[in-house]
Parts: sequence; structure tokens; C-alpha cells
Amino acid sequence: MLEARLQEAALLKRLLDSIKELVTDANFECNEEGINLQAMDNSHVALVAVKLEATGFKKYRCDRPMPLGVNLASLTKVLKCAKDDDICIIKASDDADILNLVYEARNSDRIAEYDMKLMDIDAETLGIPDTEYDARVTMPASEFTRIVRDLSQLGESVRIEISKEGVRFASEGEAANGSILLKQTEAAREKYANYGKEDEAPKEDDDDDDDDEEGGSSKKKVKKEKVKKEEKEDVEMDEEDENEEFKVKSDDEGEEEQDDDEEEEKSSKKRKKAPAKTNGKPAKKAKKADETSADGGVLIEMNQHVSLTFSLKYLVNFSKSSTLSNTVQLMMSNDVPLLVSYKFGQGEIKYYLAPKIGEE
Amino acid sequence: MLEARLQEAALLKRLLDSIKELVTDANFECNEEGINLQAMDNSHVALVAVKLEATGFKKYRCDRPMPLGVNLASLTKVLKCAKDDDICIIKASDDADILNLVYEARNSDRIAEYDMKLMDIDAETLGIPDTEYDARVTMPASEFTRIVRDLSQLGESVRIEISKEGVRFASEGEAANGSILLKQTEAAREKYANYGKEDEAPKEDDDDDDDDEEGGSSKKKVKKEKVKKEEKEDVEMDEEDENEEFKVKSDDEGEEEQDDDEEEEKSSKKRKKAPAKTNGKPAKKAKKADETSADGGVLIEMNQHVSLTFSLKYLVNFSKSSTLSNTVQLMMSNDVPLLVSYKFGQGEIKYYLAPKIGEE
DNA sequence: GACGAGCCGA
DNA sequence: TCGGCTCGTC
Repeated sequence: MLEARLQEAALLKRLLDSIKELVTDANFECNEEGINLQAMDNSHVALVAVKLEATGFKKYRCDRPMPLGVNLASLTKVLKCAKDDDICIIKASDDADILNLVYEARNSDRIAEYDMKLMDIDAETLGIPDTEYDARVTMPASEFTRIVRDLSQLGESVRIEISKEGVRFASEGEAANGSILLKQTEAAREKYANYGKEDEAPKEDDDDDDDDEEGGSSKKKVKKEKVKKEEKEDVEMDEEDENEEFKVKSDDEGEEEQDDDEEEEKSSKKRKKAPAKTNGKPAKKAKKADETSADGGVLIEMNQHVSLTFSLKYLVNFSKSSTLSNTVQLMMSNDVPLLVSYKFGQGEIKYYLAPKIGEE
Repeated sequence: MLEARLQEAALLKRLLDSIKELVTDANFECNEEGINLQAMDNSHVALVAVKLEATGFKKYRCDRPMPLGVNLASLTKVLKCAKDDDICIIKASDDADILNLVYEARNSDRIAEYDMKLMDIDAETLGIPDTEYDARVTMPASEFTRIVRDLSQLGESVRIEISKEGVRFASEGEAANGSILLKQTEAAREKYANYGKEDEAPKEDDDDDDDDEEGGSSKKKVKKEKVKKEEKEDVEMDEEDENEEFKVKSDDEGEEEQDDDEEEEKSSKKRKKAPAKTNGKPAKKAKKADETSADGGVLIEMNQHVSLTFSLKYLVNFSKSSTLSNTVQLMMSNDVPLLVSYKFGQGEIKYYLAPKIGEE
């Protein structure tokens, strides 16, 4: 028995819009911690993984783990019947052959109910290794969208290169070549100081993580820009002992960033001691970053020069998730798949894409 | 000789958009009272009836009744040449083989003139009986549009069921079943209190009706929401003697509604004495309701449980008329055609659709 | 010719 | 983020 009540149907609608072109059928793996979806794209080139935290729901109950095999086109149709601000309740009984969706208008004058057939899908949940990446770019989702769209007009591939200089997106096409260099924004360092730290060691204390994330999420909805600096200070002080930054630096490439750190952050020495580790309560800021980052800012974290080439078609597709979050993170190491991650209030969507070989 | 001057070409454009897919050729029956069009749809399943009151025109003159046989595709083309806010003058001489359309820009800087060939069409004007329906739903046109669109994604038919509970639209499809329940909105009772009363006995005093309607119409364009309550009071008091409500109730099903009435309306006893009758000056409110109802509200009037099944394709088609009015009324009795009616400032468009048999 | 989806601009 | 416009499909 699953019952999950979502405050706004819009989240699910956007989520489906994000993945329905990539994947036709997928299992929504429901358990007490939330709902996960993981699937290769139809051409088995990319992998998409969605996580919806139980705590992101207004109400969530899942008695036992159950996979819900969903045809995404059908679900999209059914979700189209919801208005964005409808409350959305999804239910499935234990036999899991029907997904029941109820949409309640805000004023309850309209109640729409849909029953969708489920299907059996071979679970092919791959364990995704918790890679530590050599470089991470945190940037406005809209900017990423724009870049891959622009470049996709010129060519089919983009070389993404992260260096001390910044992050460069370069494409070559018949009519023209293009190259976009994003330098790190000074403001971004502060802004994203704790963005998405849970990526690094999500298992350390998942429960705290979730609770904090939810609490943070609701608060942020109310508070606004003004608040972010105060909160940031709070967290930095409160959590000084455990607050580790992702900033992975190699000795020969990190000077610039180290300078910044020392100017800005008291706890910088910890970061240097233990790069690529993280603390247990970072999510408050992840939420903030989401809302905060509308005004841009690029944060580049790297411990090694990275340069990889990817298919723009897929990146353009991934960038549809900009409806879910204002911020996107690109995680890269040489010769391993790119990870594109969008975090949002109730969860996260990650895309993995293998680099093209021998193209740069 | 016909000459009719319309304040805004947009009305005609929208009207044609509403019916051109349903009907290819039709007679515009012009007489001194206005212009009427009545036609079966191409597959002879639905009937569409349009009424444009003479009083709805800025100027109207029709010396003798004349049918203007129009190919709607041609007229649509010609109307596309008008800007929405152009003044539109249509003329036909007595031989009625040419329809002359003149579009005048607001500032008279541009005058466009078109001559369209007319054709002879066998008049097949059917008398439509003035049915009294067992149930009537008055609701925002946009909501009706949305519902039939949504459900048409799932299946081909919709069962519309009106009960004490409200009105339910239910469809079954391969991928999913859907059911939407609209409860009556409390605010709607007041809002639609006098909406469309002329349906019931339109012949009682047509002339007064028309005059009032036009006056009301122009006023309403200027006034807004704020005004509606005052006007309503005025009419109720001025016309107390003749102001009868539609509210048809059976003793066993009307309690809920009666309670509302008593709370809200002074003249409720009259309504109960003579249900399904109407007064002579209802149109002021019809107009108001049009503009008023953008913010929703569902009014359900019934004296009997009704449940019928219809082809969604047609309902979707009918719902195109939501460009003409913010409010739609569904009139139903068991085993007789559904009447879908949109009233607008200058007239009304009605669609009749026979129910599907043996499908529920 | 109409409908729906996707993209671009405000 | 929403609405309008354009392109592609049925």
C-alpha cells in the first residue's frame, strides 16, 4: 500500500516532462524512504535517476517496498489532467496493478480521479558507484540550458573543459564553431558554499539529511533572498565542526581558490584537510541555493583539469529539468560519465552520460 | 436588403471558428429580429443553432426575411482579413447572391471591403422543441473545455452524471480511467442567480428582452465585478413580481439548494412556487454572468438524477465556443439530447448532441 | 485542416 | 513562468 500526497501536482508534471522523452517505461521504486526511479534511456546511452524523498510529501506512507511499473507516456497524459496547483495524491494497492491519482483543486470544489494501469517492468536497477569527481561546476540551470541549446545549433558535440581558467563549452560545426567560457563568479563561492554536499557521502546520515532538507525547504519557501546570508552565517557557525566543503584541489591547481577560501571562510582549513568529504546537514543550503541562484553565479571546484566531449542532444534533453531547479551541477572526471544533477525541494534528478571517445 | 453593423469583427470571427469545423455550409437566416443559423453537423449527429439579436448590432436593418447561404470556409477566410477590433458591416441585397463585408479600422484610416459569393442551401430549419430539462449545470466555460479536453485524451466517450453530489464527468480509456467531480460552488448560486433565465420561456416578451439585453451588454463591458451585486439587487427588487428562478427541484432532492436560497435570496418563495419559469428582463444578468464567471463557480440545478454518455469529440468541438463566453450551460434530461449553450452579449450559440445508447 | 508539442519572447 | 507562435503529425 502506497499513499503519497503531494502539495503541488506541478512537481510531478515537470518531472515527467523532464524524463518522458528519454525513457518510455520505468519502475517507480517505492519504499518507506521515498520514491526512486532509475532507468537507461531508450538508446541505452544515458541513465536517469530520480529520487523523491518521503519527507518531500505532505503525507507519505509506504508499507513495503514496491515497484510501480509505469508507462511514462500514460502517466504524462494523466498528469496533464491535473492543474499545476492541484494537490495530488497517488495511491497503489499492494498488488500494484493500478496507480490511482487524485487531484484536488485548492478549494476542493473539483476532485478528479484517475486510474492508470501499471505494468511489469524488469527491474534493472544498476548500482551507481558513488564516484568522487575531479571537477564540479555549480551554475544556474538556465545558463546551462542556454549554452547547450546554443551550441546544439552548431554541432552535435560539445567539449566541456574545466581548468583554472573556468569551464569552457566548445562545439564545432559546419557553419561555425562556438566556445563559451564561464569564469567562476566571486559571489558564487559564497552562494553555493554548501550546495549539494550530500552528493559526496549521502549515506553518512541519510535520516538527518532528509529531515533537515524538508524543514529547510518549507522555510525557504517563505523566506526570501534577504534571508540567505543570515542563514548562511548561522549554519557556518553552528556546523563548523562538521562542515566540510567539497572543494577538491590538487596542490598545483588550487591556489586561486584557496585564496578565496581564506578570505571568505573560517573553516577553510578543514576543507583542505579533508577534501571531497562532506557534513551531515548541508541540505538547508541546497534548498536555498535553489532559490537563490536565479541571479546566477558559477562555482567551479576541481582538483584536476578535465576535458570531455558529450553529445549535445542528450545534454539538451537533460536541461529540461531546469523547470525543477534553478541550479544545476556538472560532475566530471576524465574518462567517466558526466553526472548532471538537479536538486529540488523534494528530491533530485541525476543524469549520467558517457563521454564520446576520441573526439577532442 | 440587409445591413448590419457590428462593433467588433472579433465576434464574427470567433463565431465562425466555433462552428466551421462542425458545419461546412449554412444559411444565415436574417429577419428583422436578427440573424439565426441552424444546421446539423456534417455527420448529422449534432445540431448547432446560433442566434444574433438585431439589438446586438450597432445598427441593424433587414427589410424582409432572407436566407444567406454561406460557405463557412469562405466566410472564415474573408473574416481572417478583419482585425479583431475592426467595425464590421455586412450587407446583402435582396437577391442575396453576394455578401458584402466592410471592415473599418477604429480610426477609419483603413476601410476594407470584401464581396463573398453566396449559395443556395436547402433550408432545413428544424423546430427545436423548448424542452424543459431535468438538470442544468452552469459553469465556467474554461472549466468545461478543460474537462472534455482532458478526458478526450483518455477515451472517446464521457458519462455525465448529475446528482445531489454534483456533476461528474467520467471516461474510460485504454491507459487510464478518469472521473472528475464538480461540486456546486456556494458562490455560484448567487453569481448565476439569474443567468440565462430566458431559456425557459424565451417567447414571453422577446422585445423587452432584446432591448434590455443590449443595454445590459454595453454597460457591462464598462462596469466590472464590483458592480454585479448592486445590479443584482436592483433587478431583484424592481422586478420582484415577475422574477422567477429556474430552480427546478423535486421535494426529495432539493433540500440542500433550498437552504442556500433561503439564506441568500429574498424572493426565494416565488422561485419555489413557479419553478422553471422566467421573467422578461433576465438578460442584464446573463451579460454580467458572462464577465463575472471568469473566477469560476459551478451551479447545479436538478429535479432528477441524470446520467448520459456522449461523444467527447463533439463536446471538445462545442467547447471552442468558450471564446464567445466565459460561462457555459449544460442542460440534460435522460434520453434526450444534451444542450450545450453559450450566451454572449449579442446572442447565443447552442449545441445539441444525442446521447450514446447502451454505454453506461 | 485541425490538434498537439516544442520553442521563443515578454 | 505564462502566453503566443511555429512546426510537425494525424
